[in-house]
Order: sequence, then C-alpha cells, then structure tokens
Amino acid sequence: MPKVRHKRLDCSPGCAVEGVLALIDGKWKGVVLYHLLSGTLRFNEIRRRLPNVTQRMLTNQLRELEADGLVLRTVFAQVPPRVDYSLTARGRSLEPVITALKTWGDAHLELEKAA
Amino acid sequence: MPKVRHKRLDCSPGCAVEGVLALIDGKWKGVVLYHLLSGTLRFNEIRRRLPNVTQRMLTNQLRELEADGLVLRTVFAQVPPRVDYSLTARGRSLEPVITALKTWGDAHLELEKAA
DNA sequence: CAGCATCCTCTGTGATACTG
DNA sequence: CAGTATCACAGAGGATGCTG
Repeated sequence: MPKVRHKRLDCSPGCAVEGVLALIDGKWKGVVLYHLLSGTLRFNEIRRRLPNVTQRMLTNQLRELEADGLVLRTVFAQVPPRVDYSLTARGRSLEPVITALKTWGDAHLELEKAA
Repeated sequence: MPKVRHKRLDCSPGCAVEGVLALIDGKWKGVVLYHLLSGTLRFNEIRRRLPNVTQRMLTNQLRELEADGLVLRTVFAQVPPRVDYSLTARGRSLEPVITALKTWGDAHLELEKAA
C-alpha cells in the first residue's frame, strides 16, 4: 500500500486534500482515471481518448498510477503485444471523487460548448 | 466568468475533470481552498496553516485562485496592511469536491498517523 | 502494439532580500 | 503585514526515433 511517495504534504488537516491531489495530479491522470471508470482499456484505446498525449507521457502516467495502486496493468504474452489497464479496488474507490470533479466541471466550467 | 485559461484540455467528456483539476492544481491551491471553507482568513493566517509555503508561492496561488474567480481578495486601506481572503460563490460551490477529496484522503491515505 | 531511450524546453517552485 | 523583485534549479512535459 504505497504511501504518498510524493514530496509535499505540509498542511495539517488539509493534508488529506493535498495527498489525493498528489495522486491525481499529473497532466493526464485525472482523465485516465475517468475513462477507466467505464471499464478496462488497452493502451492505444486510452491514447485515442487523449488526443494530445504522447506515448511517453501516457506510459509515464500509467506507471505512476500503477505505482500508487490505483491502476492494474495486465500484460498478455502475445505476439502483437496487448496490455490492459483497469482500476484496482483502490482506484475504483476514487469514483466519487472523480464524479464530483466531473459534476462540478460540467456545471461550472465554460468549455468548448457554444454560448 | 474566467474560462479555463490554462493550456490543457484534450479529452472529450473527461474535459470537465481536467478542467477542475487545472483549477485546483498548483501545489497549494487545494489546501488553501480547504482552509478557506472554514471562513475568511488573512494572508498570514493562511500562511501559518501551510508551514512550508513561501510568501511568494502563497501570493502566487492566491492570485491564481482569484483570477479563476474562486477566491475573493479584500484589501483594507490600513497602515498595517490587511488583506482578507474568502471564497466566492463559485469557490464555495467547490465544497463538495474538496470534501470528496478530504474524505477519500482520510479513508485511503496513510498519512503521518501512527499505525 | 506497446513501449523504451534520448534530448531538450519550459514553467512551477524555492530561497532570499527589499518595500509601502 | 502583505506583498514585490531577482535569481536559480529540478523536474514535468514534449518531440522523435528505435524495438521486441
């Protein structure tokens, strides 16, 4: 059970907040987690959902998520390699958080939607 | 109503998630928001709650939060300067999100708590 | 297909000192 | 008290090419 290996954490009761933020921080972790909520995905499937991510970054973020015990990485010994990514129980437990983020975003963010 | 002036946002439905993350990303924004949930605070009061933050960073983060319309900055024209920081309606609307973060953190994070 | 290795840039963060 | 101004740096993030 990986403790918060990130460096921060200087608050008092707010530590928890920072801690979670440290987990989903990283330019793509949040969205990756969000997409994985829908179910298992293969590397390129995730990649397709993040138009501007580079493999390096995606690999990177996935590895960190894996290290934090949020994502499960399953490698199939096949000729055309296949790697599945899914949420661990811990990862899935983040669902309410991700949902809260998405809900708020949908409600309070002016995205590309016209008007 | 400040749009997401940050650069990212490359997802599809996950945009919202990224968007919010962009707002509370920044090493101290999360905790600052958390502490402001309890009520208005002065600059040094916030600072005292974040042991390791430097004025430069705190000022910085507060200004960004202000620019994003999450925090209200009130300057009093006094001799010993006084500046109050409080949440705007938009900022306060983030409460469920912050709460979700804190709740998850308390439940799933191994912090400094013994055992 | 799903990476890894390199190289490079930029910006977020920090330390320190000064000011109205 | 609540900043502002500099200087400096680590590492997050990106571009590209190669590989089992």
